[in-house]
Amino acid sequence: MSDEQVAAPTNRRRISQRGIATRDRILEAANRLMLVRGVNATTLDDIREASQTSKSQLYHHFADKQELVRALVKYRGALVLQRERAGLERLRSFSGLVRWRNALVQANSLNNGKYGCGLGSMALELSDQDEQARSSLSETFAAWEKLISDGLHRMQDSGLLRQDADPEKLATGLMAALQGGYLLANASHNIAPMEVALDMALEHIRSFLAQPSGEPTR
Amino acid sequence: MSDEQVAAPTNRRRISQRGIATRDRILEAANRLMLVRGVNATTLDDIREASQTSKSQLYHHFADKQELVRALVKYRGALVLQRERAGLERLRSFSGLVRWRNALVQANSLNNGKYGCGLGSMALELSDQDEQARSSLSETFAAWEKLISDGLHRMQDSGLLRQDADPEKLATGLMAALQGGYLLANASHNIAPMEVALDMALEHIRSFLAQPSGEPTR
DNA sequence: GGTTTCCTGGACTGCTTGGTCCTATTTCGG
DNA sequence: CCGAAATAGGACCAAGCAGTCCAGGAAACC
Repeated sequence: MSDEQVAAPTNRRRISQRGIATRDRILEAANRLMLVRGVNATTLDDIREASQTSKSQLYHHFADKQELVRALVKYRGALVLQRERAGLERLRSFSGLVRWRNALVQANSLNNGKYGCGLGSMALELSDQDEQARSSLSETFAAWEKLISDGLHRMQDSGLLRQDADPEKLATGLMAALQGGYLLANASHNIAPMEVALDMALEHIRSFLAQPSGEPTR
Repeated sequence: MSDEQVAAPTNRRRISQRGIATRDRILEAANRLMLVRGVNATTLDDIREASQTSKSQLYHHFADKQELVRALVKYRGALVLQRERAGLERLRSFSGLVRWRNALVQANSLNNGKYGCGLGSMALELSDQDEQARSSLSETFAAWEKLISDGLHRMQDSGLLRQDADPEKLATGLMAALQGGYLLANASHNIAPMEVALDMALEHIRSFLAQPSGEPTR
Protein backbone atom coordinates (compact mmCIF):
# COMPACT_ATOMS: atom_id res chain seq x y z
CA MET A 1 0.00 0.00 0.00
CA SER A 2 2.85 2.43 0.74
CA ASP A 3 4.18 4.25 -2.27
CA GLU A 4 7.18 6.01 -0.82
CA GLN A 5 9.67 3.65 -2.40
CA VAL A 6 9.43 5.58 -5.64
CA ALA A 7 11.43 8.39 -4.05
CA ALA A 8 14.30 9.89 -5.99
CA PRO A 9 17.92 8.73 -5.53
CA THR A 10 18.45 11.74 -3.27
CA ASN A 11 16.07 10.09 -0.88
CA ARG A 12 15.39 12.97 1.49
CA ARG A 13 12.69 15.17 -0.01
CA ARG A 14 11.15 18.18 1.54
CA ILE A 15 7.50 18.51 0.69
CA SER A 16 5.60 21.75 0.76
CA GLN A 17 1.95 22.58 1.02
CA ARG A 18 2.05 24.03 -2.45
CA GLY A 19 3.50 20.81 -3.83
CA ILE A 20 0.73 18.75 -2.30
CA ALA A 21 -1.87 21.13 -3.68
CA THR A 22 -0.39 20.82 -7.16
CA ARG A 23 -0.30 17.07 -6.99
CA ASP A 24 -3.91 16.99 -5.91
CA ARG A 25 -4.89 19.36 -8.68
CA ILE A 26 -3.28 17.05 -11.20
CA LEU A 27 -5.02 13.99 -9.83
CA GLU A 28 -8.34 15.76 -9.70
CA ALA A 29 -8.04 16.84 -13.33
CA ALA A 30 -6.91 13.39 -14.43
CA ASN A 31 -9.84 11.89 -12.57
CA ARG A 32 -12.30 14.15 -14.28
CA LEU A 33 -10.93 13.85 -17.79
CA MET A 34 -10.22 10.14 -17.76
CA LEU A 35 -13.70 9.38 -16.49
CA VAL A 36 -15.35 10.85 -19.56
CA ARG A 37 -12.72 10.12 -22.22
CA GLY A 38 -11.13 6.97 -20.92
CA VAL A 39 -7.57 6.56 -19.72
CA ASN A 40 -5.80 5.94 -22.98
CA ALA A 41 -7.64 8.66 -24.84
CA THR A 42 -6.60 11.32 -22.34
CA THR A 43 -3.26 12.99 -23.01
CA LEU A 44 -0.90 14.52 -20.54
CA ASP A 45 -1.36 17.85 -22.25
CA ASP A 46 -5.09 17.63 -21.61
CA ILE A 47 -4.35 17.07 -17.95
CA ARG A 48 -1.73 19.78 -17.84
CA GLU A 49 -4.14 22.28 -19.31
CA ALA A 50 -7.10 21.25 -17.18
CA SER A 51 -5.07 21.32 -13.99
CA GLN A 52 -3.35 24.62 -14.75
CA THR A 53 0.08 23.12 -14.31
CA SER A 54 3.04 22.39 -16.55
CA LYS A 55 4.87 19.43 -17.93
CA SER A 56 7.66 19.66 -15.41
CA GLN A 57 5.18 19.52 -12.57
CA LEU A 58 3.55 16.41 -13.94
CA TYR A 59 6.91 14.71 -14.10
CA HIS A 60 7.98 16.11 -10.80
CA HIS A 61 5.12 14.38 -9.03
CA PHE A 62 4.79 11.26 -11.18
CA ALA A 63 7.52 9.25 -12.83
CA ASP A 64 5.54 8.75 -16.01
CA LYS A 65 2.01 8.40 -17.29
CA GLN A 66 1.70 4.86 -16.02
CA GLU A 67 2.55 6.02 -12.50
CA LEU A 68 -0.01 8.77 -12.78
CA VAL A 69 -2.62 6.24 -13.86
CA ARG A 70 -1.73 3.98 -10.97
CA ALA A 71 -2.00 6.89 -8.57
CA LEU A 72 -5.35 7.72 -10.11
CA VAL A 73 -6.55 4.17 -9.57
CA LYS A 74 -5.84 4.54 -5.88
CA TYR A 75 -7.21 8.05 -5.73
CA ARG A 76 -10.47 7.08 -7.37
CA GLY A 77 -10.67 3.91 -5.33
CA ALA A 78 -10.32 5.93 -2.15
CA LEU A 79 -13.06 8.30 -3.29
CA VAL A 80 -15.47 5.50 -4.08
CA LEU A 81 -14.76 3.67 -0.84
CA GLN A 82 -15.21 6.85 1.13
CA ARG A 83 -18.56 7.50 -0.53
CA GLU A 84 -19.67 3.90 -0.13
CA ARG A 85 -18.55 3.71 3.45
CA ALA A 86 -20.80 6.62 4.22
CA GLY A 87 -23.72 4.84 2.64
CA LEU A 88 -23.07 1.32 3.84
CA GLU A 89 -21.41 1.35 7.24
CA ARG A 90 -24.71 1.69 9.02
CA LEU A 91 -26.54 -0.79 6.86
CA ARG A 92 -28.74 -2.93 9.09
CA SER A 93 -31.93 -3.56 7.18
CA PHE A 94 -33.23 -4.49 3.78
CA SER A 95 -34.72 -1.07 3.31
CA GLY A 96 -31.24 0.33 3.84
CA LEU A 97 -30.12 -1.66 0.83
CA VAL A 98 -33.01 -0.26 -1.16
CA ARG A 99 -32.02 3.28 -0.22
CA TRP A 100 -28.46 2.52 -1.27
CA ARG A 101 -29.73 1.18 -4.59
CA ASN A 102 -31.85 4.27 -5.16
CA ALA A 103 -28.94 6.60 -4.48
CA LEU A 104 -26.75 4.83 -7.04
CA VAL A 105 -29.47 4.80 -9.65
CA GLN A 106 -30.24 8.43 -9.11
CA ALA A 107 -26.61 9.45 -9.36
CA ASN A 108 -26.22 7.54 -12.59
CA SER A 109 -29.43 8.88 -14.07
CA LEU A 110 -28.03 12.40 -13.85
CA ASN A 111 -25.94 11.68 -16.93
CA ASN A 112 -28.27 9.17 -18.55
CA GLY A 113 -26.06 6.24 -17.69
CA LYS A 114 -23.02 7.69 -19.41
CA TYR A 115 -19.48 7.09 -18.10
CA GLY A 116 -20.57 4.17 -15.94
CA CYS A 117 -18.72 3.30 -12.76
CA GLY A 118 -15.34 4.95 -12.42
CA LEU A 119 -13.83 1.75 -11.14
CA GLY A 120 -15.48 -0.60 -13.59
CA SER A 121 -14.47 1.35 -16.64
CA MET A 122 -10.87 1.50 -15.50
CA ALA A 123 -10.98 -2.19 -14.68
CA LEU A 124 -11.83 -3.23 -18.20
CA GLU A 125 -9.41 -0.79 -19.76
CA LEU A 126 -6.42 -1.51 -17.55
CA SER A 127 -6.75 -5.10 -16.38
CA ASP A 128 -5.09 -6.58 -19.43
CA GLN A 129 -2.55 -3.81 -19.65
CA ASP A 130 -1.13 -2.98 -16.25
CA GLU A 131 -0.89 -5.76 -13.72
CA GLN A 132 -0.29 -3.37 -10.83
CA ALA A 133 -3.35 -1.29 -11.64
CA ARG A 134 -5.40 -4.45 -12.01
CA SER A 135 -4.46 -5.78 -8.61
CA SER A 136 -5.10 -2.41 -7.02
CA LEU A 137 -8.54 -2.29 -8.60
CA SER A 138 -9.21 -5.81 -7.51
CA GLU A 139 -8.42 -4.87 -3.92
CA THR A 140 -10.76 -1.92 -4.11
CA PHE A 141 -13.56 -4.09 -5.42
CA ALA A 142 -12.93 -6.53 -2.59
CA ALA A 143 -13.08 -3.73 -0.03
CA TRP A 144 -16.29 -2.44 -1.57
CA GLU A 145 -17.85 -5.89 -1.45
CA LYS A 146 -16.75 -6.21 2.15
CA LEU A 147 -18.67 -3.07 3.06
CA ILE A 148 -21.74 -4.80 1.68
CA SER A 149 -21.09 -8.18 3.21
CA ASP A 150 -20.37 -6.59 6.58
CA GLY A 151 -23.80 -5.04 6.47
CA LEU A 152 -25.33 -8.37 5.54
CA HIS A 153 -23.48 -9.99 8.43
CA ARG A 154 -25.01 -7.44 10.76
CA MET A 155 -28.41 -8.31 9.36
CA GLN A 156 -27.63 -11.94 9.92
CA ASP A 157 -26.53 -11.36 13.50
CA SER A 158 -29.71 -9.49 14.28
CA GLY A 159 -31.79 -12.30 12.85
CA LEU A 160 -33.02 -10.41 9.82
CA LEU A 161 -31.09 -12.59 7.40
CA ARG A 162 -31.27 -16.36 7.56
CA GLN A 163 -28.24 -18.29 8.79
CA ASP A 164 -27.93 -20.26 5.57
CA ALA A 165 -27.37 -17.06 3.58
CA ASP A 166 -23.80 -16.47 2.42
CA PRO A 167 -23.12 -12.73 2.79
CA GLU A 168 -19.92 -12.87 0.75
CA LYS A 169 -21.59 -14.50 -2.21
CA LEU A 170 -24.58 -12.21 -1.95
CA ALA A 171 -22.27 -9.21 -1.95
CA THR A 172 -20.37 -10.50 -4.97
CA GLY A 173 -23.60 -11.08 -6.84
CA LEU A 174 -24.83 -7.63 -5.97
CA MET A 175 -21.57 -6.07 -7.10
CA ALA A 176 -21.68 -7.97 -10.39
CA ALA A 177 -25.25 -6.85 -10.97
CA LEU A 178 -24.22 -3.29 -10.23
CA GLN A 179 -21.25 -3.35 -12.60
CA GLY A 180 -23.17 -5.15 -15.31
CA GLY A 181 -25.98 -2.70 -14.85
CA TYR A 182 -23.59 0.22 -15.24
CA LEU A 183 -22.23 -1.31 -18.41
CA LEU A 184 -25.60 -1.97 -20.03
CA ALA A 185 -26.86 1.44 -18.96
CA ASN A 186 -23.83 3.06 -20.49
CA ALA A 187 -24.21 1.14 -23.76
CA SER A 188 -27.89 1.90 -24.09
CA HIS A 189 -27.85 5.39 -22.57
CA ASN A 190 -30.71 4.25 -20.44
CA ILE A 191 -30.64 3.43 -16.76
CA ALA A 192 -33.47 0.89 -16.95
CA PRO A 193 -31.12 -2.14 -17.27
CA MET A 194 -29.24 -0.98 -14.21
CA GLU A 195 -32.45 -0.82 -12.23
CA VAL A 196 -33.55 -4.23 -13.41
CA ALA A 197 -30.17 -5.74 -12.55
CA LEU A 198 -30.05 -4.21 -9.09
CA ASP A 199 -33.63 -5.24 -8.39
CA MET A 200 -32.80 -8.79 -9.38
CA ALA A 201 -29.90 -8.85 -6.93
CA LEU A 202 -31.98 -7.29 -4.17
CA GLU A 203 -34.77 -9.77 -4.82
CA HIS A 204 -32.24 -12.54 -4.48
CA ILE A 205 -31.10 -11.17 -1.15
CA ARG A 206 -34.68 -10.73 -0.03
CA SER A 207 -35.31 -14.41 -0.64
CA PHE A 208 -32.89 -15.01 2.23
CA LEU A 209 -34.69 -12.80 4.70
CA ALA A 210 -35.92 -14.57 7.82
CA GLN A 211 -39.45 -13.22 7.53
CA PRO A 212 -40.17 -12.82 3.87
CA SER A 213 -41.77 -9.42 3.79
CA GLY A 214 -43.82 -8.25 0.88
CA GLU A 215 -44.55 -10.63 -1.95
CA PRO A 216 -44.44 -14.37 -1.35
CA THR A 217 -41.68 -16.07 -3.29
CA ARG A 218 -43.65 -18.94 -4.66
CA MET B 1 -27.72 -2.56 -41.16
CA SER B 2 -26.48 -2.30 -44.76
CA ASP B 3 -23.12 -0.63 -45.10
CA GLU B 4 -22.89 -0.19 -48.83
CA GLN B 5 -23.46 3.53 -48.69
CA VAL B 6 -19.84 4.08 -47.83
CA ALA B 7 -18.94 3.29 -51.43
CA ALA B 8 -16.65 5.66 -53.28
CA PRO B 9 -17.96 8.54 -55.42
CA THR B 10 -17.58 6.29 -58.43
CA ASN B 11 -20.38 4.24 -56.94
CA ARG B 12 -19.99 1.09 -58.99
CA ARG B 13 -17.27 -1.02 -57.43
CA ARG B 14 -16.20 -4.38 -58.58
CA ILE B 15 -15.20 -6.62 -55.76
CA SER B 16 -12.95 -9.62 -56.08
CA GLN B 17 -12.60 -12.73 -54.00
CA ARG B 18 -9.13 -11.67 -53.05
CA GLY B 19 -10.35 -8.32 -51.84
CA ILE B 20 -12.91 -9.94 -49.59
CA ALA B 21 -10.30 -12.29 -48.21
CA THR B 22 -8.00 -9.37 -47.39
CA ARG B 23 -10.76 -7.45 -45.69
CA ASP B 24 -11.64 -10.47 -43.61
CA ARG B 25 -8.00 -11.00 -42.71
CA ILE B 26 -7.79 -7.42 -41.48
CA LEU B 27 -10.94 -7.73 -39.40
CA GLU B 28 -9.84 -11.03 -37.96
CA ALA B 29 -6.48 -9.59 -36.91
CA ALA B 30 -8.09 -6.46 -35.47
CA ASN B 31 -10.52 -8.63 -33.57
CA ARG B 32 -7.74 -10.70 -32.07
CA LEU B 33 -5.42 -7.83 -31.17
CA MET B 34 -8.02 -5.43 -29.88
CA LEU B 35 -9.50 -8.09 -27.65
CA VAL B 36 -6.29 -8.48 -25.67
CA ARG B 37 -4.89 -4.94 -25.88
CA GLY B 38 -7.99 -2.86 -26.12
CA VAL B 39 -9.11 -0.75 -29.04
CA ASN B 40 -7.18 2.43 -28.38
CA ALA B 41 -3.98 0.65 -27.48
CA THR B 42 -3.88 -1.24 -30.77
CA THR B 43 -2.19 0.55 -33.65
CA LEU B 44 -2.87 0.17 -37.33
CA ASP B 45 0.70 -1.02 -37.78
CA ASP B 46 0.04 -3.82 -35.32
CA ILE B 47 -2.96 -4.84 -37.39
CA ARG B 48 -1.09 -4.46 -40.64
CA GLU B 49 1.66 -6.72 -39.42
CA ALA B 50 -0.63 -9.33 -37.85
CA SER B 51 -2.82 -9.52 -40.91
CA GLN B 52 0.04 -9.65 -43.39
CA THR B 53 -1.27 -6.70 -45.32
CA SER B 54 -0.15 -3.15 -45.97
CA LYS B 55 -1.22 0.36 -45.14
CA SER B 56 -2.83 0.92 -48.49
CA GLN B 57 -4.99 -2.15 -48.05
CA LEU B 58 -6.20 -0.96 -44.68
CA TYR B 59 -7.21 2.34 -46.19
CA HIS B 60 -8.58 0.69 -49.28
CA HIS B 61 -11.08 -1.28 -47.27
CA PHE B 62 -11.75 1.18 -44.44
CA ALA B 63 -11.94 4.94 -44.58
CA ASP B 64 -10.03 5.40 -41.34
CA LYS B 65 -9.41 3.77 -38.01
CA GLN B 66 -12.80 4.74 -36.69
CA GLU B 67 -14.51 3.00 -39.60
CA LEU B 68 -12.41 -0.07 -38.96
CA VAL B 69 -13.45 -0.06 -35.34
CA ARG B 70 -17.08 0.31 -36.29
CA ALA B 71 -16.77 -2.57 -38.71
CA LEU B 72 -15.12 -4.58 -35.96
CA VAL B 73 -18.01 -3.85 -33.62
CA LYS B 74 -20.40 -5.38 -36.15
CA TYR B 75 -18.05 -8.21 -36.97
CA ARG B 76 -17.60 -9.18 -33.35
CA GLY B 77 -21.28 -8.70 -32.66
CA ALA B 78 -22.13 -11.08 -35.50
CA LEU B 79 -19.67 -13.64 -34.15
CA VAL B 80 -21.10 -13.49 -30.64
CA LEU B 81 -24.68 -13.66 -31.85
CA GLN B 82 -23.86 -16.61 -34.09
CA ARG B 83 -22.27 -18.46 -31.19
CA GLU B 84 -25.07 -17.57 -28.81
CA ARG B 85 -27.76 -18.46 -31.30
CA ALA B 86 -26.30 -21.93 -31.52
CA GLY B 87 -26.45 -22.28 -27.76
CA LEU B 88 -29.76 -20.60 -27.08
CA GLU B 89 -32.14 -21.12 -29.97
CA ARG B 90 -33.19 -24.49 -28.65
CA LEU B 91 -33.41 -23.42 -25.06
CA ARG B 92 -36.53 -24.97 -23.55
CA SER B 93 -35.63 -25.93 -20.01
CA PHE B 94 -33.86 -24.67 -16.93
CA SER B 95 -31.15 -27.27 -17.32
CA GLY B 96 -30.51 -25.84 -20.76
CA LEU B 97 -29.74 -22.51 -19.08
CA VAL B 98 -27.38 -24.29 -16.72
CA ARG B 99 -25.56 -25.86 -19.65
CA TRP B 100 -25.32 -22.46 -21.29
CA ARG B 101 -23.90 -21.02 -18.07
CA ASN B 102 -21.35 -23.81 -17.83
CA ALA B 103 -20.17 -23.30 -21.39
CA LEU B 104 -19.56 -19.59 -20.81
CA VAL B 105 -17.74 -20.19 -17.55
CA GLN B 106 -15.59 -22.87 -19.05
CA ALA B 107 -14.66 -20.72 -22.03
CA ASN B 108 -13.70 -17.86 -19.76
CA SER B 109 -11.74 -20.06 -17.41
CA LEU B 110 -9.40 -21.00 -20.26
CA ASN B 111 -7.69 -17.64 -19.87
CA ASN B 112 -8.33 -17.17 -16.16
CA GLY B 113 -10.95 -14.56 -16.72
CA LYS B 114 -8.69 -12.32 -18.76
CA TYR B 115 -10.02 -10.17 -21.63
CA GLY B 116 -13.62 -10.50 -20.47
CA CYS B 117 -16.48 -10.33 -22.91
CA GLY B 118 -15.53 -9.00 -26.33
CA LEU B 119 -18.67 -6.92 -26.46
CA GLY B 120 -18.58 -5.64 -22.91
CA SER B 121 -15.01 -4.43 -23.09
CA MET B 122 -15.70 -2.54 -26.30
CA ALA B 123 -18.86 -1.12 -24.79
CA LEU B 124 -17.07 0.56 -21.93
CA GLU B 125 -14.24 1.77 -24.11
CA LEU B 126 -16.30 3.13 -26.99
CA SER B 127 -19.65 4.18 -25.55
CA ASP B 128 -18.49 7.60 -24.51
CA GLN B 129 -16.35 8.08 -27.57
CA ASP B 130 -18.20 6.94 -30.68
CA GLU B 131 -21.95 7.28 -30.73
CA GLN B 132 -22.33 5.04 -33.76
CA ALA B 133 -20.33 2.23 -32.19
CA ARG B 134 -22.30 2.60 -29.01
CA SER B 135 -25.65 2.26 -30.68
CA SER B 136 -24.43 -0.71 -32.68
CA LEU B 137 -23.24 -2.39 -29.50
CA SER B 138 -26.50 -1.59 -27.82
CA GLU B 139 -28.40 -3.30 -30.63
CA THR B 140 -26.22 -6.36 -30.32
CA PHE B 141 -26.84 -6.57 -26.60
CA ALA B 142 -30.57 -6.26 -27.25
CA ALA B 143 -30.43 -9.09 -29.80
CA TRP B 144 -28.46 -11.22 -27.37
CA GLU B 145 -30.98 -10.61 -24.62
CA LYS B 146 -33.76 -11.45 -27.03
CA LEU B 147 -32.22 -14.86 -27.66
CA ILE B 148 -32.48 -15.46 -23.93
CA SER B 149 -35.95 -14.00 -23.48
CA ASP B 150 -37.22 -16.00 -26.47
CA GLY B 151 -36.09 -19.14 -24.72
CA LEU B 152 -37.77 -18.03 -21.53
CA HIS B 153 -40.95 -17.34 -23.47
CA ARG B 154 -40.85 -20.89 -24.81
CA MET B 155 -40.49 -22.14 -21.26
CA GLN B 156 -43.43 -20.00 -20.30
CA ASP B 157 -45.56 -21.30 -23.16
CA SER B 158 -44.84 -24.88 -22.19
CA GLY B 159 -45.82 -24.19 -18.61
CA LEU B 160 -42.32 -24.50 -17.16
CA LEU B 161 -42.10 -20.85 -16.26
CA ARG B 162 -44.85 -19.11 -14.36
CA GLN B 163 -47.05 -16.62 -16.19
CA ASP B 164 -46.14 -13.79 -13.83
CA ALA B 165 -42.48 -14.04 -14.81
CA ASP B 166 -41.21 -11.26 -17.06
CA PRO B 167 -38.85 -12.88 -19.58
CA GLU B 168 -37.46 -9.57 -20.79
CA LYS B 169 -36.50 -8.42 -17.32
CA LEU B 170 -35.11 -11.82 -16.43
CA ALA B 171 -32.98 -11.74 -19.58
CA THR B 172 -31.71 -8.26 -18.79
CA GLY B 173 -30.81 -9.30 -15.28
CA LEU B 174 -29.02 -12.36 -16.53
CA MET B 175 -27.09 -10.31 -19.08
CA ALA B 176 -26.08 -7.79 -16.43
CA ALA B 177 -24.92 -10.58 -14.14
CA LEU B 178 -22.94 -12.04 -17.01
CA GLN B 179 -21.27 -8.76 -17.93
CA GLY B 180 -20.60 -7.83 -14.33
CA GLY B 181 -19.24 -11.31 -13.76
CA TYR B 182 -16.90 -10.93 -16.72
CA LEU B 183 -15.70 -7.62 -15.35
CA LEU B 184 -15.03 -8.83 -11.82
CA ALA B 185 -13.42 -12.01 -13.13
CA ASN B 186 -11.15 -9.95 -15.35
CA ALA B 187 -10.18 -7.62 -12.53
CA SER B 188 -9.44 -10.43 -10.10
CA HIS B 189 -8.09 -12.95 -12.60
CA ASN B 190 -10.44 -15.42 -11.05
CA ILE B 191 -13.64 -16.79 -12.51
CA ALA B 192 -15.32 -17.34 -9.15
CA PRO B 193 -17.17 -13.99 -9.17
CA MET B 194 -18.53 -14.79 -12.61
CA GLU B 195 -19.86 -18.09 -11.37
CA VAL B 196 -21.41 -16.52 -8.31
CA ALA B 197 -23.06 -13.81 -10.41
CA LEU B 198 -24.46 -16.22 -12.97
CA ASP B 199 -25.71 -18.55 -10.25
CA MET B 200 -27.47 -15.67 -8.58
CA ALA B 201 -29.25 -14.80 -11.84
CA LEU B 202 -30.14 -18.43 -12.50
CA GLU B 203 -31.44 -18.80 -8.98
CA HIS B 204 -33.59 -15.78 -9.55
CA ILE B 205 -34.99 -17.32 -12.71
CA ARG B 206 -35.54 -20.62 -10.93
CA SER B 207 -37.66 -18.87 -8.37
CA PHE B 208 -40.12 -18.29 -11.21
CA LEU B 209 -40.34 -21.92 -12.26
CA ALA B 210 -43.78 -23.46 -12.03
CA GLN B 211 -42.54 -26.36 -9.91
CA PRO B 212 -39.97 -24.69 -7.69
CA SER B 213 -38.26 -27.74 -6.15
CA GLY B 214 -35.04 -29.32 -7.44
CA GLU B 215 -34.01 -28.83 -11.02
CA PRO B 216 -35.84 -31.01 -13.51
CA THR B 217 -33.46 -32.71 -15.90
CA ARG B 218 -34.89 -33.63 -19.24
C1' DG C 1 -5.39 -9.91 -75.57
C1' DG C 2 -6.14 -5.47 -74.40
C1' DT C 3 -7.90 -2.20 -71.42
C1' DT C 4 -10.06 -0.75 -67.49
C1' DT C 5 -10.71 -1.19 -62.79
C1' DC C 6 -9.46 -3.18 -58.59
C1' DC C 7 -5.87 -4.60 -55.44
C1' DT C 8 -1.30 -4.47 -53.30
C1' DG C 9 3.29 -2.86 -51.55
C1' DG C 10 5.71 0.16 -48.95
C1' DA C 11 8.04 4.57 -48.71
C1' DC C 12 6.76 8.93 -47.02
C1' DT C 13 4.70 12.85 -44.18
C1' DG C 14 3.00 15.78 -40.74
C1' DC C 15 1.14 15.82 -36.39
C1' DT C 16 0.46 14.27 -31.71
C1' DT C 17 2.32 12.50 -27.69
C1' DG C 18 5.12 11.09 -23.88
C1' DG C 19 9.09 12.54 -21.97
C1' DT C 20 13.52 15.76 -21.25
C1' DC C 21 15.97 19.81 -19.98
C1' DC C 22 17.31 24.18 -18.55
C1' DT C 23 16.25 28.32 -16.21
C1' DA C 24 13.64 31.11 -13.01
C1' DT C 25 11.18 31.58 -8.72
C1' DT C 26 9.49 30.26 -4.22
C1' DT C 27 9.98 28.08 0.19
C1' DC C 28 12.34 27.00 4.29
C1' DG C 29 15.92 25.73 7.63
C1' DG C 30 19.60 27.84 10.05
C1' DC D 1 18.72 37.03 5.26
C1' DC D 2 21.30 33.51 2.83
C1' DG D 3 21.94 29.43 0.57
C1' DA D 4 19.98 25.00 -0.67
C1' DA D 5 16.33 22.38 -2.05
C1' DA D 6 11.63 22.24 -3.80
C1' DT D 7 8.52 24.07 -7.14
C1' DA D 8 7.28 26.08 -11.46
C1' DG D 9 7.40 27.47 -16.50
C1' DG D 10 7.70 26.20 -20.99
C1' DA D 11 10.71 25.34 -25.01
C1' DC D 12 12.38 21.34 -26.96
C1' DC D 13 13.03 16.46 -28.71
C1' DA D 14 12.46 11.80 -30.57
C1' DA D 15 9.36 8.25 -31.31
C1' DG D 16 5.10 6.59 -32.68
C1' DC D 17 1.06 7.37 -34.82
C1' DA D 18 -2.76 7.87 -38.38
C1' DG D 19 -3.12 8.87 -42.78
C1' DT D 20 -1.21 9.85 -48.03
C1' DC D 21 0.65 8.67 -52.38
C1' DC D 22 2.09 6.44 -56.39
C1' DA D 23 3.71 2.89 -59.07
C1' DG D 24 3.30 -1.85 -60.18
C1' DG D 25 0.71 -6.00 -60.43
C1' DA D 26 -3.68 -8.90 -60.72
C1' DA D 27 -8.70 -9.60 -62.09
C1' DA D 28 -12.44 -9.06 -64.85
C1' DC D 29 -14.93 -7.61 -68.73
C1' DC D 30 -15.03 -6.82 -73.74
